[in-house]
Parts: sequence; structure tokens; C-alpha cells
Amino acid sequence: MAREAHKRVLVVEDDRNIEELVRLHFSKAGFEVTSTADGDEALVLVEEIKPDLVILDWMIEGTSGIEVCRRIRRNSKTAHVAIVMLTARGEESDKLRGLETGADDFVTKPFSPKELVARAQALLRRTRPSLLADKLAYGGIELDVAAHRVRREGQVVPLSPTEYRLLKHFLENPEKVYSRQQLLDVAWPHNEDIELRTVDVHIRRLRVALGGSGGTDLIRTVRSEGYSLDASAA
Amino acid sequence: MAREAHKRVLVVEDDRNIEELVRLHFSKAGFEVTSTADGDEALVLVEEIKPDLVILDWMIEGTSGIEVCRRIRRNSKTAHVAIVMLTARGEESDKLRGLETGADDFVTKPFSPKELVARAQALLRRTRPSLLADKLAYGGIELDVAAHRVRREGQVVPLSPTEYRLLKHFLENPEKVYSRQQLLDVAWPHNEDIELRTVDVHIRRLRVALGGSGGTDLIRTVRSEGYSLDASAA
DNA sequence: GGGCATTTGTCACACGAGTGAAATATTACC
DNA sequence: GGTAATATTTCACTCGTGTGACAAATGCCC
Repeated sequence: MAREAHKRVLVVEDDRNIEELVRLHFSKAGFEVTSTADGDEALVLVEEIKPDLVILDWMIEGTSGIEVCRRIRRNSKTAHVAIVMLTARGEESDKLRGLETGADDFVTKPFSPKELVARAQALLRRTRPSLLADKLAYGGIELDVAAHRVRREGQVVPLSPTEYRLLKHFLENPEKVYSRQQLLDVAWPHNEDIELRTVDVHIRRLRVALGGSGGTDLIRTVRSEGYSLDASAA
Repeated sequence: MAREAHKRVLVVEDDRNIEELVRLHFSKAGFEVTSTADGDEALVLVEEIKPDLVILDWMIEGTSGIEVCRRIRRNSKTAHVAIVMLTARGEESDKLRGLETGADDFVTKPFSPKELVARAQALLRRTRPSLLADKLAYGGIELDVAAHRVRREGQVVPLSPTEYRLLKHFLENPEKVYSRQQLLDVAWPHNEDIELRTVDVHIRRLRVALGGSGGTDLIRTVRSEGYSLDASAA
């Protein structure tokens, strides 16, 4: 989730030339591109490959673009995906209907592929407020994802980036033991060639940071296994 | 606001025929019409008669239409007025620039006077969201959107355009961390090919501007993440 | 239109927090 | 008690950020 995997984009477009153009530019921008010319197939694919982004032509074979958009939004498994509509010039009313239907952005043909990619990327950067499950809490600790802020008993706890990532992972999976290697995998952006012992050090720093206000230690050491977040007595 | 007095309209147009045509139709629709052919005179009149609506020709004597528009918007006493631009056919780029400058609607010549009146009336009915929700506040900072003015502890804080956009975004989303890229997306009109580090500099300028009165720093640096507006202690 | 002030983007440099590894001390388990 | 695992401390180095300076771009006024 935190790691920088290639974003997937599904292109729904029945004009071969445009499809190629879009595919080329998104590939070049590091996206993994899948495409189809058919609306019904698009609905299957969007569930299957779980793209981060759908580029959707307004007028396509099978189910119309606007209908595809609506159905993607209605299906809870796919409702979250970002959607950019491609439409012909000058159809202002279409634009309104498209936004109502749930498209996130609109690009009118003819368009600059570079701009399309740029807007798509900006769209993916934008956080969707509705999707932010942004409060984690356990044993007197609160973590606000949006504000990137941690409190213990109401007191703000300053954490370094690594400490924050560690704690966030523990809060997302409380009372579950993770080995040092597992922790390196989830809380270190570049987890190659890092000593397992290093985890110990950061666990300690996290303990100190959290305990600054004098509370009990919520991080449990499980000998020869790893660590977990656990409010039960040691 | 509640009273149904005759709406006042100022027509800025140097073509005698068009001026007459517009005057006639707006009068018939119950407007009180004033007109001028000169841009500089328009700026005086708009303060004097406080119209509800300005019909503004793109190309006029004196100061150009776009410049008149800009100045009307910049003057806090007149910034709220509705503006409809009259422009020659086919100038899409003009249209864009006009909207950026602050025109509310665009009508291309030749136009139907009936349609012009209808759109003007629709415009007046339409509530301008930016002018309604026009007070943002957080941690001793007040931002008046309509007046385009910022105060801290009551003291007026002069801000450059970029600083203003940054602060406005933060005030609209307080205590939420934004990456440099996200800030470029929302606070820079043309965000292509701008270095991420540039954000740092403008954040600093905003800090200096806000802190001029000696208050604490409300902008929080979240290392390796971005910035947020946050009144809590570190 | 020309000259001036402001705004803006970029850079170079300095500083300090954050990080990873190593060395030593401590604890837990048999 | 012996051994292995973990805790703690320390240190060198990296990397992100703050800062001031500068040049280009923009807008403004006459």
C-alpha cells in the first residue's frame, strides 16, 4: 500500500488510434495499461484487474460510457476507482451529466495526451475524503492519518517517519505479532540490505516516544518471534 | 437583498448600436441601465452606482475589457458584482482568460438580446458559492474570500497571490497534511514543470508573512510528507 | 509603450533530524 | 550458570528542510 507499485489504468475506447495514443503515453508514464473497446467487457475487467484509474470514452460499443461509469460507481467493489471521461468538443451538458454520474474529470477531444496523463496523475494524487478511514486507535493511542498526527491520552506525540510507519502498521493490526523481517517489509520504503537488528532500535525509539508521557509500554516483545502492539499486561 | 428593487446594470460598450440594443432589452426586463463606452469611466461608474451586473465588451476604448474586469474584481468595494463579457466569435482563449480574470459568463457576438438578458438574470439568481462561504478561520487567522483579505489576530496580513492560494487551501482543509505535489496541484494555476522544492520557498514566505506580527508558526512541517496547517504544539 | 515594483521559480549552502550499524549491557530461558 | 536473544548507547553518515540570494517573469503606473 505504501510501496510505489505501478498504477494500473483501464482504457475503454473503441477508436483504435486514440486507444493506441493513450496506451503509449500512459505506458511511458509508468502505468500498466489494459484496454477494451466494449462497455460490458469494461465492467468485467474493472473488477478483475482492479485498476487505479479508468479512461472512459463517452461513446462506445455495448453499454454507453455514461452507463459504464454509473455501474462502476454503483458496484461497491469498484466504486472507489478514479474515472476520467473522454468526450467530444462542445458538449457542455454532457459534461454536467458526466460529473453527476460520477466521473472525476473530463477531457474533451481532441486532447493532448500529455495533458491527459498529467490530469490523471493529479487526480490520483487527490485524496478522496470519503475513502479516508482516517482514525486509528488502540489502548489510549490515536492516530489521525490525514493529519499525520499521533496522540496518547490526548497528548501529541512527535514521531519520526519510521516510528510513524511502524506505529501505523501496529495500529492497523493490533495484538498481532510481526517478525523483524515482516516489519522491515511493511515499514521500510527500501527494505533491502537492512539489518534485522535495526528494527530493535526503532522499536525502542517508538517505545520512548510513546512512553514520554509516562504510560505503560504497549509494545510487547515476543522472544525469538518479534513484536506486537498489545495492551495486556506483559 | 430581500427587497425586489430594480436591478442596476452597467453596460460598457463602444458600439452605439449594440449599446442601444442591450439598453433596450434590459430596460424592458425591468433593469435600471447606465452605460459608458470608456473603460476608465466604467471603473468610476461601477463604484458610484454600485450595479448588480456589468455587461462588458471585450474590446473597448480606454482600458481594455479584460483589464476593467480584473480591476473590478480587485477592488473590494466592487469585487462582488456579476460580470458578463461580450466577445467576438471564436476566441476560445479569450474566453478562458476572461473566466480566469473573473467574468461570470460569456456571450459571443452576434448574440440574441433575449438570450443575453436571460443569462444575466440566471446569473443574478445563481448564488456565487465563493461569495457565500466567504469567511475561513483557524487558529487566529481569518480569511475573507470576497474581500480577498487575511487577518491574524485582527491585523491585516499582506500576501502575494501564491501565498494567498496556499493559505486558502490550508484553511479549507486544516490539520490535513499535503504533499508538495498536492500543493502544487491545488495552489498553482500552471503546475507543470515546477520544482517540488519551490513549494518550500513559498511556505517559508507564507510563514514569514503570517508571523510578522510575532505569533507562533501555524504551518507544520511533516518531514518526508509535506505541510499542514496545525495549531497543536509539535 | 517604457520603466519600476512586485512576484515568482530556482539554486547553493548550512543545519539538524533521522537513520543504520556496531559495540556493549542486560535480560530471559534452559 | 551458560547461552542466546534483546535492550541500550553511541556514532558516523545521509537526507530533508530552512534560508538567503538571484534572475526571470509578471503586473502596474505614468
